[in-house]
Amino acid sequence: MPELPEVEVVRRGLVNWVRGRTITAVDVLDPRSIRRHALGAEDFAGNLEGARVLDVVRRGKFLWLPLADTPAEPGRAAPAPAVALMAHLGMSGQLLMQDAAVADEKHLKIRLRLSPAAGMPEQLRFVDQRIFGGLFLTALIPTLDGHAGGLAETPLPLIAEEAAHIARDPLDPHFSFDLFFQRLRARKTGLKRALLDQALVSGIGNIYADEALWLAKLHYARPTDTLRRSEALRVLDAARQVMTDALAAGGTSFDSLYVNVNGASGYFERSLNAYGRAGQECRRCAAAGIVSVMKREQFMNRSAYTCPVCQPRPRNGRW
DNA sequence: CATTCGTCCTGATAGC
DNA sequence: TGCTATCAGGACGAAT
Repeated sequence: MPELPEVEVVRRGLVNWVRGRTITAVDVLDPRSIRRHALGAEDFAGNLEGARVLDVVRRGKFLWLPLADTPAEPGRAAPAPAVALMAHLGMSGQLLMQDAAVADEKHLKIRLRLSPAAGMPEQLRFVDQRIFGGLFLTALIPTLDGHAGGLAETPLPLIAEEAAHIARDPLDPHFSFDLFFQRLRARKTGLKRALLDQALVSGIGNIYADEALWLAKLHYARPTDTLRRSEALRVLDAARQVMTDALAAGGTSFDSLYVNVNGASGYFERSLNAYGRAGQECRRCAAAGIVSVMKREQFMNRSAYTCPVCQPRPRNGRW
């Protein structure tokens, strides 16, 4: 279940292996993994073969590789990239660097062969058990505000068209809290729904939403149009905190040959304070000498974990 | 227009 | 043992 920190771990790992290399061949082993590429597998492969990878860029949970269709020419400025290979990991997607000798993974969906590079694996593989993720090609278009479209080694004021509709994420230096708060207040919905809405703030999934709400001592159903500025700032800072902590913990294996979403990064269950802790004590309450048991509720066809004491459900006219 | 809901998927696990 | 039911959830298009 990769959320922003896991995708960023992949980005940082991947960029060292693929930047500057040319895609020499593409195998689409399961067309369902490119279903967002409307023109089909032949078009997908045909456009990728011969393209050079310029960078790896991320906004929220979207990751893309800007491409150049010409070889690098010494002494000449590279033209601005116009197309990118987009990746979304969905629920179970992985991007793995592998040597050709390594047997295909059980759920290998797409294989990219790369131009040889000393000491580097030849293949970039997309492995995805549940097929919620996928790869596809997308145009790169200018950002509205002229700032970088996402986090990159060489930031450009371009955004993958298919990611242009999502908001900046809380770790983006150009994220605007004022804009976020203004749009949050204008909504007629609950706080967790809003946090999960990638068009309002990107990168937050079910796990970090619960963690951020717990840290901020706010209930998931709190009506967004009643939030004070200080409360909105609290939950946003909490989201930054939990994601930064996860990133720091997941960043220890960047030098591994194996860029593995679920293995090399992933969640650190011992550090989770809310998600998956139904029936266990609330750590914050316990530290204060209060007995409180974390509970799980059905929410949006998934789960919401809260402490009934320090995250009380809002009641009409009183919060 | 804004918001919410149903759908896509597979494998681990629980229950009979 | 072997079957079926349930659950997990990101993002998008349909429905409200």
